Amino acid sequence: MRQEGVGVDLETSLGYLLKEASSALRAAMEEVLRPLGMSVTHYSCLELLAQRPGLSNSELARGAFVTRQTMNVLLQALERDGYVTRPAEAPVGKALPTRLTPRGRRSLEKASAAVRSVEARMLAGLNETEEEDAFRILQSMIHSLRGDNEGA
Amino acid sequence: MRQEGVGVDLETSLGYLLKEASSALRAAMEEVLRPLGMSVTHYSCLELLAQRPGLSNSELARGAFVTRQTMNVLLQALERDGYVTRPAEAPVGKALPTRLTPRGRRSLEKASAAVRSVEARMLAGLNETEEEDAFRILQSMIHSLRGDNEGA
DNA sequence: TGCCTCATGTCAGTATTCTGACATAGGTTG
DNA sequence: CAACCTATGTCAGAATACTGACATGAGGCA
Repeated sequence: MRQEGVGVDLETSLGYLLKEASSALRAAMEEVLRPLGMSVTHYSCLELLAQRPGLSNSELARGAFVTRQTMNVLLQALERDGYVTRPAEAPVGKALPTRLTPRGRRSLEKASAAVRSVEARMLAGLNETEEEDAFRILQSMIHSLRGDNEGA
Repeated sequence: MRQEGVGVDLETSLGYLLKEASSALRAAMEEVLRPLGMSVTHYSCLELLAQRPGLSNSELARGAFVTRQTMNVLLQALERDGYVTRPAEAPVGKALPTRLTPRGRRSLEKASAAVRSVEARMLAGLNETEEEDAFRILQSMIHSLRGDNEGA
């Protein structure tokens, strides 16, 4: 009923704001991907493969921020439906290099365009300097959170 | 096996970076909350209630970025375990104002401290100006994504 | 060479979240 | 007043992601 515009302290938390922004981005992506019958993870996998052909299941999982088990389930479905291919035998080790099929590439095209338009909308209110600031600041946050701060 | 430092284009995408940062934050939060037997959504719910007592199930859901069905499941568990209380009858409409119990408040204390330390670590590499920039930029992104851009 | 550690792919079970649906309360509008 | 419309709480089922576990291949090291 109420719109709750009070805002106590969560409104000043950058962590909360980060979660809010990420949630808004995900919702916007789902909205444009749904008509294409594609989920966000589904799209992420295809986009990763387009830009870095031959990624293994585990590498795809890390790139899409899911576990390798989750990515494995998705890859099996994508393989079954003819969007990607994996060799039956690993050329080295156990890692199976995955590649997009023409069908996968075609399917990605529309999705990629839709997602890029979402990203463009997200950045609509920012100038170049702000985009650069955002890039640098987000990278710093990631760095700090992961504990890569041993240099001095 | 490989560390994949090449980076093609995803490395320049602010959307991808936002997801990466949010994922890192969530992972860091899970890491410190796990020893306390608390999930991120669990913590979010308690923190919301501490700062805005009397929020309804639907309001909590919006604040924690989940559906009201998901929050309902969580609230029933929290109520069963004595962390929150809800009146049996709605004072007005159907909304049931939820409040923390002393036990819930006590449980939140440690979790809140842990999460605040994570947030502090996240911001360690940033100065005040950068924090303000981040705040303003993230709010702009949220605003644009939600389509609140009808003013001129 | 043998052993140890790590990363990978995969299977199975569990947990979490979501979508769909329904009934009810309150405000709005004719 | 009556007919809507919106918001809410809740139940049920489906989708999604995760944890646990196991076997295998590669590289390091004694």
